[in-house]
Amino acid sequence: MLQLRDLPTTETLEKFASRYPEADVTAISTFLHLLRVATDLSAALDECLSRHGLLQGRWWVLILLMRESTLTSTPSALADKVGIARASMTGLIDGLERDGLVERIFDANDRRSVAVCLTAAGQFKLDIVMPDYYNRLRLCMAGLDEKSRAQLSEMLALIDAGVAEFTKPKI
Amino acid sequence: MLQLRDLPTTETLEKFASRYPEADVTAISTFLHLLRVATDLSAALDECLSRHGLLQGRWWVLILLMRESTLTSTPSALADKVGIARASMTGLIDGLERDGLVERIFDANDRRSVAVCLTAAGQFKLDIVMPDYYNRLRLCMAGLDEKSRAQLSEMLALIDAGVAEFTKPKI
DNA sequence: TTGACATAGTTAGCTCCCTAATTATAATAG
DNA sequence: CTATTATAATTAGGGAGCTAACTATGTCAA
Repeated sequence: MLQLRDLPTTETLEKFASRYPEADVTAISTFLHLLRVATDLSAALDECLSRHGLLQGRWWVLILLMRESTLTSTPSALADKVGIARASMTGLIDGLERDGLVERIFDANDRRSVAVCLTAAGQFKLDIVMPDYYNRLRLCMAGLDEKSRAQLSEMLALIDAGVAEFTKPKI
Repeated sequence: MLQLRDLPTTETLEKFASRYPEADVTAISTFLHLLRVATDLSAALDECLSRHGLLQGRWWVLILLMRESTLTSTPSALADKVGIARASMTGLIDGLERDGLVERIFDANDRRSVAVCLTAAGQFKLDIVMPDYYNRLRLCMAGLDEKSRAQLSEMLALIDAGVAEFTKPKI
């Protein structure tokens, strides 16, 4: 997402602000900081998962299946929840099925539909990956107490509400 | 980065926490919230840039060049600053040069080296894009006052410091 | 009942990023 | 000097995601 390593210094920001009076310096620096930290977190997560032979997309699929009481879902529902195109989900499921972590089960009632089911091997994989992930995440977030976490979440919600402004057709 | 649309409910998180005692529920939900908001922001930024025929990678290159007093840099330095591989930078510069926004200038002293220079058209492009970007960003962040922004940045710094824990070889 | 439309999944071809290898040039050690 | 090593940029090939098009099946209204 934001790979930019070289965040602007205060001087740089002010130089830009003097050319572009629309600039809100603290808005920009907070925004970039947020994107940067999130990118670092995402990269760290990728690294953690790759030690277990997984990638984020495939891992989310396993987790979403485990959330279901039947351990089962459909490619379209999974694609919507993971937030990728249905076409991309086909590839993820292919890979997971090849590794024996999920199974495709064809629906007899609606023959267009396919059920994707977490296998025992898939559950076993999660039982190894999740504790590692949770341990690392706990340590990573140890710097923030409960109150800070709640505050952070509130601020994130405010920003997320503002994202609509970013996407408005025209200003 | 994190495309997951379907964040876990409290019940789901607790269900997972009961299977995996390592889980720190507020750490997880704050972490996912952060990734989610950042992803939304990044997507909004992409959409804003794409209205101007740009993408993040190409846009960052233009900005980095504008930061330089000479409006000039090298592919390697740009790659490091943008945070992508040098090979990928070649492609970005190809595209920008094709559109006339930057120029490659071959170095007479060190004939391995190439200078990348922002053209007048490139500066003109930025003069159109940046005000739009800054306006949108200002509105997007309007929900947070200066004090909140400073607090947010502090918390982000704490999390970023914790990222090292996420990446530790073994736990 | 049949013709138009909707839905589920897949395939094909694109983009952007990556790593590894290649080419050309410069710097340095013997 | 010359051979090795280092550096700069590029090319080649791969992965993961996208959109658009396609196949097969289901639904519904004239």
